[in-house]
Amino acid sequence: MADLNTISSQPQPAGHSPPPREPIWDLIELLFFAYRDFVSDADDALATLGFGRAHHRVLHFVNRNPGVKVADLLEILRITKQSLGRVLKPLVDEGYVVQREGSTDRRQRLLYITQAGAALAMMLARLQTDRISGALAQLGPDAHATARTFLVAMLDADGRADVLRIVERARSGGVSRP
Amino acid sequence: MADLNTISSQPQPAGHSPPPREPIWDLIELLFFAYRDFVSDADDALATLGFGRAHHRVLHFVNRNPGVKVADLLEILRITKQSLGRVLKPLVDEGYVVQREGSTDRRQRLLYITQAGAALAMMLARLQTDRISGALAQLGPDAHATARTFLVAMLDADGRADVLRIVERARSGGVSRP
DNA sequence: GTATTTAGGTCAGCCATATTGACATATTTT
DNA sequence: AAAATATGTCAATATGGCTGACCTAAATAC
Repeated sequence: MADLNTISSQPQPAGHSPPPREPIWDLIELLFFAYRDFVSDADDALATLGFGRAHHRVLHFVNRNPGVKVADLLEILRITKQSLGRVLKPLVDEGYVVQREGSTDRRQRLLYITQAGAALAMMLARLQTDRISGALAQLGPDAHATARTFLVAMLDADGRADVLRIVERARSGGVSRP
Repeated sequence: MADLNTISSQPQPAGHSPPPREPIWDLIELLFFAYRDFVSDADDALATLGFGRAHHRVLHFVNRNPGVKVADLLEILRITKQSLGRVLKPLVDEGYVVQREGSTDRRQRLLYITQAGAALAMMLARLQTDRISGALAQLGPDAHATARTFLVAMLDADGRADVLRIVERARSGGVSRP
């Protein structure tokens, strides 16, 4: 597998700002195909429950950020209140997410995952993790760090700090369970 | 950056089928955010022309596979004839793609990029390539090969050969120009 | 203590991109 | 001549976005 790789990026004449090189066609296409396959695992599992990709995203970030405010979720997902409402409602109605009044600010409807929601989110994360760890296994010893470095560098420079805060925050596990 | 990485995949007790490890939350989330930012470059550029992501995909694969058959494009993109028709028509009408009768099989409408189409496809590929090469620069010496290995390993095992054929085929540059 | 702002919800309508099923036409194959 | 193939198209539907408008309840400002 590793032998059909060094294709594009002909050696650049050193010391120049690189002249209009050839586009990196293979990675452009592979990003498309790989991402499509990556999300298809969860898509298929969710379809059997009548949910879609949008529900998955909400479920995921509520699971990773218990007690998240609606406004924060809108910012993370970069969607509108209306779009969130349409996918959040079924998740609440079917018992995957609950909303609780904020204790200091009672206008807020903080979002928490239920046990059923956590189980579903974990099942979907399993599918994605299996694929990712299979791919990491094809890389060297620092596979996880390398993949992370690459993906972080692919982010918009602007929003990079925000995204890293989200990815980090999710580790500490925001607020308590309801 | 490299020091907050080794989170998941605790050393497995050897000889077991791995017990339910923790999901790789950071890479799951980074794939979402990175892909969103990755496609946003082209999305924004296309929006000014009244095109969307679907048009981009058609434009890209016609550009990379001149003379491609409609049926092949449907297979590559995994969409239906109807969906293709809706995005292909504007591309033809506005002079980015042309259709020519197949020379051996006159039922076929082989798809070719025009000069304007090639220029647009190249401009979009530039945007994506700039982002990718910026990210590769954060990696070690075998950055391109490493990224490719990772992405190929992320593909469905089933379709992997097909995808690799597509990615390879695009290099040789299918048929002639119209 | 009223006025304004904020957090969230909701209604109505629109757009882009996908789907299915049915059918039509031209051409090739059997 | 009949059947299969390549492509196109009509109609209807689903999903997941969007905007604009408007509502309630609660917090904050004056």
